[in-house]
Amino acid sequence: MRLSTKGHYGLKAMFDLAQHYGSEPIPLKSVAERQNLPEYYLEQIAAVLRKAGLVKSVRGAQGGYILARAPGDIKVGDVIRAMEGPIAPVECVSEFEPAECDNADYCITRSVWARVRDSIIQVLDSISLEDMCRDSEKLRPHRDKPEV
Amino acid sequence: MRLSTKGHYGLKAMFDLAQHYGSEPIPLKSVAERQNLPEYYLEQIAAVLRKAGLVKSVRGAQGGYILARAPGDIKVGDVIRAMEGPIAPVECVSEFEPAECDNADYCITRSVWARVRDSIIQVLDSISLEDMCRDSEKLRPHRDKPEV
DNA sequence: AATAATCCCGAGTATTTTGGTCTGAATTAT
DNA sequence: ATAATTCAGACCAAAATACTCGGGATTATT
Repeated sequence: MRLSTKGHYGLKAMFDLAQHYGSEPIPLKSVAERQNLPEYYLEQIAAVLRKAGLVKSVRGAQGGYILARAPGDIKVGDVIRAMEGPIAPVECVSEFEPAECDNADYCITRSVWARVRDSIIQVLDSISLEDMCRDSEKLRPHRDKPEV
Repeated sequence: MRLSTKGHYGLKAMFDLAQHYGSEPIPLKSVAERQNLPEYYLEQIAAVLRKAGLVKSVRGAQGGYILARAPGDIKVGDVIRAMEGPIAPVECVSEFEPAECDNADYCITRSVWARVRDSIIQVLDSISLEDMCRDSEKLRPHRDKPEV
């Protein structure tokens, strides 16, 4: 019942970009440093996010990544689906393309997993990156200057 | 975000035993056949369930397994925890022994995963094997016996 | 024009996990 | 004695995981 690091790191990266939304492109290197993620690995993750249309890239010096949409328009579920595929505790209740199952109609364990899936989806799709940024502001200890 | 087959098969096996609760011990072979599970693999799964105190075994001919408690006293969450370990989408929000995290207090992604974890736990711990048996009765197509 | 900072692509890889199978021993009803 | 079981543990192939790395393409800056 574990998320892979792709989903884990992917969300951290997206959260980082959300916190910088509106400014210049953010290079992966700085994302990796702030979020404490392996830089080279993050490149792969960014590629997935870009192909999913969640971020845009700017190549060359002073380049980097920016969110493709406003933080309020990107849900945690979007990020996780991009990184991990359809949400499904077991294949036979996958959101999309549920695997065939001999006796799906009468399989009770299946209905249990469907309930788990729905409850996960409900949480993931109810939280936007903007929500996360807002919560972050509340939690962050007060300081004189914004940390860099 | 997937369950391994251990959890998946484990729940199927427990459900099967719940449906036979009160009768003689059920040999794994018949569980494997009814639930369409690999028999040898099921042996391993049964060993875990036994060590977790969820089933009791009877050795020898006419032996097999029986639930260690009434179906109403065993929650899906008990089975999944036995088979998959503590429920945790990411380690740092594990139910038990949460992994240390540098900035746990201010990590927002962490709080997202905590919410996911709680929602999963809520579902898993609200469904007992008895509930599953009851639902199964409702779903099962009518046969020669009158409905209950 | 040169340089450096970036993204981009794909290969390589070590380790772990997964999902089993199989052998053989111990136990017990028949 | 036999057959049906659980039980313990070794063994294994394939896939997934979590990366690293090399080198090319692009672009701002100098």
